[in-house]
Amino acid sequence: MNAPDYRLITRPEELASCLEALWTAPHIGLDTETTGLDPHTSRPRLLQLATPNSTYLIDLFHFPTEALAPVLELLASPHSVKIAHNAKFDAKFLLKHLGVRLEGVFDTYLASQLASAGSEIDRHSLELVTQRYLNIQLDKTAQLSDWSGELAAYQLEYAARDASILMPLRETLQARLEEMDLMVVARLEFDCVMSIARMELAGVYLDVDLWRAQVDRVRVTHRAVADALQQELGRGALQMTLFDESPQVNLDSPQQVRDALARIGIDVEGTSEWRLNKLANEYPVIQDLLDYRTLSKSLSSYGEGVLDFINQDTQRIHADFRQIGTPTGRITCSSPSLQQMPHAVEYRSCFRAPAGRKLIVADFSQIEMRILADFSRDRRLIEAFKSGADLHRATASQMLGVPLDGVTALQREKAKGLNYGIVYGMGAEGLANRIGSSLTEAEILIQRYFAAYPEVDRWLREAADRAVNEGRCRTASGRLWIFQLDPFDRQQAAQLRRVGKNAPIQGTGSDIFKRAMTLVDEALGKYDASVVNSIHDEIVVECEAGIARTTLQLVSKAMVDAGREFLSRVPVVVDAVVSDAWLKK
DNA sequence: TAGAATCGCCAC
DNA sequence: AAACGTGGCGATTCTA
Repeated sequence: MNAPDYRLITRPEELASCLEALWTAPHIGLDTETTGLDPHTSRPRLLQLATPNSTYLIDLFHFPTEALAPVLELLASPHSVKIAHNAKFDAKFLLKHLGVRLEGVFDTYLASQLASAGSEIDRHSLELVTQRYLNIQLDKTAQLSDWSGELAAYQLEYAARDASILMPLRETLQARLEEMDLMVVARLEFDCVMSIARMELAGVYLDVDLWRAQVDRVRVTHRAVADALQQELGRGALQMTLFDESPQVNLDSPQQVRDALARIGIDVEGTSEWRLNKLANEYPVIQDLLDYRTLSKSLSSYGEGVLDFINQDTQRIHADFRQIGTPTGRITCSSPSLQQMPHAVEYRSCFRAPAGRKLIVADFSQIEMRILADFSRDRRLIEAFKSGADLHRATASQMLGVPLDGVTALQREKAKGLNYGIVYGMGAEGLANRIGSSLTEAEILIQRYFAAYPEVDRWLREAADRAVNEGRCRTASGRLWIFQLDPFDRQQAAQLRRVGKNAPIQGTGSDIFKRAMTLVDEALGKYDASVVNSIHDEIVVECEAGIARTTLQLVSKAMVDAGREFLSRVPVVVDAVVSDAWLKK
């Protein structure tokens, strides 16, 4: 493609004329070139702003931040739409180095993901999206060039083209989103970008000494259990020659473990957890193996390795959050995955508030069950939430026809298993495994459950039917998932029915959560407080200790407001605490 | 031998 | 052999 018309801006007096053009443009293509990928250790070099007529390349190395004030005013104004591809990246550099919150985002990366409607095949780099929607091949070879020195013509042309291509790309993508009825969810996603950029930039604090101590404790236990296991498994081994050590089983190899178990007379078809769980009571060696696995997992995934993610500049962990991480719209997290830290207090307590600060840990109470109640309009389930009673107790009471205070602990546990399983499309067998009952008992429990909540039964059946008949589903915001499963294949049809029940609920949970992230971030704007982690239905905020109570109130209110935008038939409840660590005290 | 595939397990 | 949905990720095993 032809290089766009561009102007390199290096002097303050040149800014004035380009600003005039920029303020009259309703849509502005925005891109930055930086000296590296990490906003804490790298600097933004170029800010590219594209209008239909011309693209302005502002050489940031030539401007002190004060001189950029008129440009920053434009970026912070909702007056124009700022089109960016993966705006989170640019937003972090602009916030960190120029102190400006990007306003009016249209993100072509997120737009492309939404238009793919859950396809796992489509990729969404600028190069591929441009090819897919404009049939234009971009040359990205300059992307990783050195942006810290004198800029060559080819670099400037590349920088200008990346920004200017965003203009036609937005037009095409917006038309596509409108066709597909996806503009409401697109707005929800675009509004959320800044909150995630701020969260990543803030990072989360991890107490290194506490973490090391925890890892050391696990290592000692791990070693002891491994030794015991080798003893137990070794009993079946043939005696080796005098010079050989007795053969060690690789305890991390399911294959070798299975063979070793066979030698001591325990035949298993596989060594996955659910199989071993069934045998754990019968054979102590199996219980040891399960313990060993848990400890191994802890050491490998939650060991010293996590400390490598601490940024040397900030001494905090800045994980990577993917805003649309799953087809249901959930955010996912990697490097490291802060969403999968073990729930055990020993681990969670290492994520602390630094001196003089506090954490606010806030999560939606039973959000998916509330969504199910709202969608199905089930009178009794709605009533259970309105009464404010414990949901699992209320469910057991409804199922068994006993008063609330007559529900035993065991009955409550079974009702809990049902409440959690039902939104995943669980069957009788799955429930039996989960609550440790017989298949017959599980079947009866499910019957009673649906007798207690008949509209839930009906809604779930209809949702499953819709998934099979239409091959797609939508969430409350209109987020679309087109299933890639074949309804004429027995297994895939069964999976389709399960996903069809779960996806609208899980996806609406994502909608509510993202709205909450946006509102929380906006509410905290003028305080010394910032979101530092988000886990599907939970938001962790770090703030100055003196404003902890205020912050808790702001966070709770923002989350409840977000829920109420989507749910009108059930109350929305947020549980929140002020804490020194990542614990729901 | 590097990268893909698989197993297994952590979270919500 | 599967089972209850969505992921990330480490270790082992397979494969080009």
